[in-house]
Amino acid sequence: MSDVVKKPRAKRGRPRDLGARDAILRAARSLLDEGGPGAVTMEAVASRANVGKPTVYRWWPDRHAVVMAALLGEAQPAAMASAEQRSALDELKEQLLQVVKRFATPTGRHIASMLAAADPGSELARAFRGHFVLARRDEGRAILQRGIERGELREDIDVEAAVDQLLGAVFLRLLLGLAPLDATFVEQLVGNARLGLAARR
Amino acid sequence: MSDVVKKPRAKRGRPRDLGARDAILRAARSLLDEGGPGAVTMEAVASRANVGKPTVYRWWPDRHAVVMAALLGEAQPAAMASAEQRSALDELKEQLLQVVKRFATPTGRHIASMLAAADPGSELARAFRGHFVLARRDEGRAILQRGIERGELREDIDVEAAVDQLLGAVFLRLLLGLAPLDATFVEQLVGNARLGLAARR
Amino acid sequence: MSDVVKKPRAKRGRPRDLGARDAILRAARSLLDEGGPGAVTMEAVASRANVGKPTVYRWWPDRHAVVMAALLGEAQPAAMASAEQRSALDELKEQLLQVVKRFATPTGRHIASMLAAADPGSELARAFRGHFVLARRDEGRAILQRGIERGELREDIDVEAAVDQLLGAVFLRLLLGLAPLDATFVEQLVGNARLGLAARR
Amino acid sequence: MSDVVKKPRAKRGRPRDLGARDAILRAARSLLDEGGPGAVTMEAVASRANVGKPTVYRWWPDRHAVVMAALLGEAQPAAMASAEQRSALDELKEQLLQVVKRFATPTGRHIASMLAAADPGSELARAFRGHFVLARRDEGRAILQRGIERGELREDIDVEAAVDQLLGAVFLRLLLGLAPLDATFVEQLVGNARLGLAARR
DNA sequence: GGATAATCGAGACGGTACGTCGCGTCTTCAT
DNA sequence: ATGAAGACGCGACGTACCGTCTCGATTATCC
Repeated sequence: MSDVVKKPRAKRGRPRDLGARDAILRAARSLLDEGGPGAVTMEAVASRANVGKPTVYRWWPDRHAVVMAALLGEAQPAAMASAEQRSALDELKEQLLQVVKRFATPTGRHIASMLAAADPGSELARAFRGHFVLARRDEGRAILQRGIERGELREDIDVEAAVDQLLGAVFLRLLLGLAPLDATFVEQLVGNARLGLAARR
Repeated sequence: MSDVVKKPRAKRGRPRDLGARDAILRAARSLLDEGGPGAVTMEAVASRANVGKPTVYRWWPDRHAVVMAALLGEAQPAAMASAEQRSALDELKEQLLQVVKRFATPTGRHIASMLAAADPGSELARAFRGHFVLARRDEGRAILQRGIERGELREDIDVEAAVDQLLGAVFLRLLLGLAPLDATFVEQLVGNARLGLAARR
Repeated sequence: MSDVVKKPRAKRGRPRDLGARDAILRAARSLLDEGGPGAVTMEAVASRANVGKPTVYRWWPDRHAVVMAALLGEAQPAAMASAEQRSALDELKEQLLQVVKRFATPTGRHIASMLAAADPGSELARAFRGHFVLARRDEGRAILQRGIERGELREDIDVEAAVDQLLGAVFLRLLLGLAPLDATFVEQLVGNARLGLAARR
Repeated sequence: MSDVVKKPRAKRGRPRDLGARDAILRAARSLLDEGGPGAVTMEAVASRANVGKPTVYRWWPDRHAVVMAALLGEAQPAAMASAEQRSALDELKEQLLQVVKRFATPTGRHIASMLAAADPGSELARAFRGHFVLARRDEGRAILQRGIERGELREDIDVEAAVDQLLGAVFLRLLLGLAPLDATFVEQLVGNARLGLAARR
């Protein structure tokens, strides 16, 4: 979303047209909706945005980046009702529901595709992962941390791994595309996580 | 008599050459190793396999399918030491280690890419998922089931979700490509899963 | 057997199926009519004739030859009313009319195409030329010869060239495909040829 | 003002590269010389011209058209010594010699092949015929016309047919590829044409 | 009459070229 | 200097036929 648009100097010549940037993203988004990531070709984007191909390349380095940028733009901040007086596990449930709602859509699958397809080292891929996954991980980590501090959760849980277990389950089902991805599933996840698998003596 | 017994093999014409099929897969595999899925072009495959392009298309409908088939062929059954006298959680650890070992490689990432990129409805995609993920899920489910029967694990855990939580965490890190994916991680996962997150009163 | 004098072709094995040969030619002919020489592909011919491709190659060495053979088969001997009591020039007219009638058709153009496209040295090309052009030339030469002998025509005309002038004009118009190719044209040709171009003193 | 003025040249975008066009034609020409029309494949042309295949298709619609264009480019105007004080028949001889010289070469046969093979209705085929045959016909017609006006030739000859008789004979021998195609032949043609076939009383 | 052998329909094979599509770059003219 | 337009070199796509080969199943003639 917030790209690094450096504007330190008064530029000479015609300034870049931010309207073109928007038109490109809108075009890419509509193509995404209509035909998935494969339909977002540079030529289709440029044509639909009434923009020259070099203009697209002026903003993003390649096809991949445009798709990612289009998907990034679709991200709503997810609100996070943030009633922090609730229990940590309720907050987790709330967060996972948001995630599930966000990803149980065609767009969600596209995001997963891009996550899997992107060169893991690239700048935009980093931003993409950060936006869609790491941010969620950070939220989850914060929730767990608070739970530990409030004594609701065990002190010696591995927070990183715990978050991955919850988010990972959602992404796995998203990738597989067959098992249900809904509120019930969230309940099961949190239920399992809360009590653990081991029998009590 | 019933003359419609089942005659899938009309068996006319020159039989398909399994040698060509193998050569194609070998070529695709070597290209995969050298340059990733993007390097597996039909022309490169055909040329390296000393095979005509139409022959490749006779066996698989498109580029994607060839890559999947090549990856499918690389799957070793992983042995699964199957000392079933051990505890369910030890078995889980063992299984996850196998999975981690299998996927914490370039090939592993390629598999994840294909999982994410494939049309979820296609035949080969189904086989692909079945081979690489569903099979693991079934193994995990079986382990948990045995644990429950032996009284090691709680009776009311949601087995499906539990397996997804373990495998999902691994796949998530694989997709993200940054957090470590190793034996320590497996320990953390199983540790979290065993005791649960909730504090004991 | 009593009539076994010498059987140089002691045929063993299954004899060639003349029915297949006919079916192939019929198929090639119908394809020719429907789509021109370009439509006569080996696969289409074999399929339409219910014949294996190797069977086609057993009779003709390549695609070209099949087309030629199909066209050869369409040649009717043209009857040549052969009322030889008429004047040489009338006979010429008659012959040219036959030629025009024969070639002023799609098939006629196909024949011209093959004449132009064929490797001039090949066996079948020779037969093809012989059949469609040289035979006409021989007829024309015979007519002129008779005319000379009967005193109707000048003695010192170059017979070969004269025939080529008449037939060539027809083929030229056939190739060009625009100037009319009909009885009037034949009249003009013979008229020009009869009197010559030079003015009489 | 009338805004529908006629704007065939919108003149936007990068202009077509005439250098590429030339390189393509040069490549096609060299391939023609080396291997005949069959060797002029789009891929060979593009590769030899250091040009992308789509660029070739931007200029010509298919393989056929490229071959024709290459042949068209080879046509030298033939000078036509234009000593118009000579007799019409001498001029005819001169012209036919030029034609013979032009076509009694491998390139000449290629031209004939293309003439015979081309779709007679297509734009390029029209140009091709115009260039190689109709232009010659027009020249011949002009010569005959002058001859008539000067009283050298009969007034009532059919000029069109007469020209076709001369040119047609040349093309016929070219197609047949066996009878000689040389100055002697030209002499015979003009000789026959001059005096006519009919005996003088 | 049983072996032998050439031919049959069928169709896969290694190839070559087709004509198309998309990539990312370059070049022009107009703002 | 940007912007749109669009041609460019490149390379892969998936298809169509080429002419050859390999099957199992027929049909003859020869032993």
